[in-house]
Amino acid sequence: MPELPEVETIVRRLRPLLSGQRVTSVAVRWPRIIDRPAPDRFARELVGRAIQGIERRSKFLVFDLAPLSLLVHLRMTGQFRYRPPGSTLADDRHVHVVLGLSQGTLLYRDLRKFGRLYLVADPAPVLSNLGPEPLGNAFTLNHLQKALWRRRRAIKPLLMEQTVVAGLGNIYVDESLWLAGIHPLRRAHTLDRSETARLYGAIRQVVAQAIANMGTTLRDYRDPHNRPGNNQTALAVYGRRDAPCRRCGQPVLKTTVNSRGTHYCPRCQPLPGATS
DNA sequence: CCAGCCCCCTGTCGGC
DNA sequence: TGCCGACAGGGGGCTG
Repeated sequence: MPELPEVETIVRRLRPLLSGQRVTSVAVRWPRIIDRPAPDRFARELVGRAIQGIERRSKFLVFDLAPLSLLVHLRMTGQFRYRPPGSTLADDRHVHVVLGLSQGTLLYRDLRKFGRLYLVADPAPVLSNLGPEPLGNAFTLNHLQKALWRRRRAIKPLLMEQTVVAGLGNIYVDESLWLAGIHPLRRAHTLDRSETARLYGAIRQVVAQAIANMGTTLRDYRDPHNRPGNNQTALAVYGRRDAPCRRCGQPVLKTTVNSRGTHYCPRCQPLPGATS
């Protein structure tokens, strides 16, 4: 579910709610959600810590609990809900971790239970394989060019790997490739200089716009106040099978690429050497 | 290196 | 109506 723009939106919402608060209690209802350390130790070590800040790295939320860090990956359906003091809303069978705070309660909810929480002294091992942030200074056209040139994989699964650039998922990869006019099955090393430049610009534009729109809500995504995002109406191809391409009017196609649903325009994103 | 499969889970939707 | 498979925004692991 949540890709970089959704996680960024969640972090921005949580920051004013949680900064400076102390964790007063921890209840883990579905232990497999806790990646490390063991769930009982996770709870014990979290209690009493002060939340000094909240940052984002790729699709991870990073809570600063100096000297520890709490990393959270929401995977497909993870959500945070903030419950103000005195409120009883939002607790249900999908709430798997409950953090009592000095003011209010933070609930971790996850319908499919794929999300993971990590309480660590050093975040680096968990984050070690991530490429640069798409809007950060380390993500340059030169970096993208060199990364693509070394790889023969199809461009879409390569961008989903998180190693070339971090934070894109199925929606924003499809959107970026459409904006750049590149077919999802193009081999990465075959993109020429101008195609690479278009892809570079497209990734940054798509991500920046989705953040400005506070994320895309197709089914499950909600912010900590249970509010949906606004970016779904801005999507060009994702979820628009058979609808007219916003650039040329041709019906948008939906296929499967490496077992992920993939949307593209056959006219704006041609595959050289094939009929479609 | 990479494609293709499995797994982790629950809910929803479309077809028969 | 009811059942049943396919599919859903992610990612780790394994095989060939």
